[in-house]
Amino acid sequence: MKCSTHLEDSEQVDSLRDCASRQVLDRIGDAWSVLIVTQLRAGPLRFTELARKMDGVTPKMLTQTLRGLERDGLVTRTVHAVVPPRVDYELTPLGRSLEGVVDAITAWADSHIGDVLAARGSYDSKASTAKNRS
Amino acid sequence: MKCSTHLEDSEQVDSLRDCASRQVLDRIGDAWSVLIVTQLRAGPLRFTELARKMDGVTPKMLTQTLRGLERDGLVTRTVHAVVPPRVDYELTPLGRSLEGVVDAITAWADSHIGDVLAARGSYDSKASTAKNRS
DNA sequence: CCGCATCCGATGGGATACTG
DNA sequence: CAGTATCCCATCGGATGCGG
Repeated sequence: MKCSTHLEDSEQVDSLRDCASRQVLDRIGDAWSVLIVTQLRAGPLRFTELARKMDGVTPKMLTQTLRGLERDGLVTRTVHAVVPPRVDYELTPLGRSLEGVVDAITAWADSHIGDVLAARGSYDSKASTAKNRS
Repeated sequence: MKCSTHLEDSEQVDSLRDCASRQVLDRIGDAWSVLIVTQLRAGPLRFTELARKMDGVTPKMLTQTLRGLERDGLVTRTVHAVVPPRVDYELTPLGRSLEGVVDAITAWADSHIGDVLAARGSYDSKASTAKNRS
């Protein structure tokens, strides 16, 4: 899964597909990207507004994640030359195109998280009884 | 974003939704889960078959990821009492229900990875020229 | 207000070697 | 074959303090 930048071998298309998925997951798979995209769907927000809406995020991570999203063309960063400084973050069209993916994840999560939690509990209880047996 | 196991306050439903998304992303957001699910769509595979199909994965990570997927009820692990040992991994119905999400991610990745890469390149070149200017 | 710089502990994950 | 155990390093991310 080397993720070369260019492949002419058509047999490796499957690997390339996986590779693209991997890159996307590297972007949205982290803790905050999806949350930020979700928050920005309603419209642009400034730094502190985002921070307040996402309880638990540190300024460092917020900055870091926003820079990543900006670098990948998913959000724009607009600095207003006023005092006090004001910086707005907004979804780009590309970022907005991610909404379908976010919705798919959210929808699956909402409808199946119960099953996952149940399976997890069952698995853990079996594991603990097995351990007590030893 | 405390992810309490139970919420009666309807105003926190949004947080719960985010929370469910987070938990799902914690599961499929890692490097290998999506790859494994993709490989298992065609049918059950044994450990070494999976390892061979996913170039670069270490036994440790493969085991770890498979255990996580099994714990969450997404795959089954079947041990055949034969020599040499044979263990088959297979998607559960719950795991198969993830295919829609995987497809959404893959589809978005395939159609937009070019844009992301272009944005990234543009961002990086601007950053480097800005640095050279100083 | 919006960050960036630095330090530092926790964690993740690769390489390697070994077992039932 | 199908893992487990150990070491070790890179990265992540929190805390703090400073700058524009």
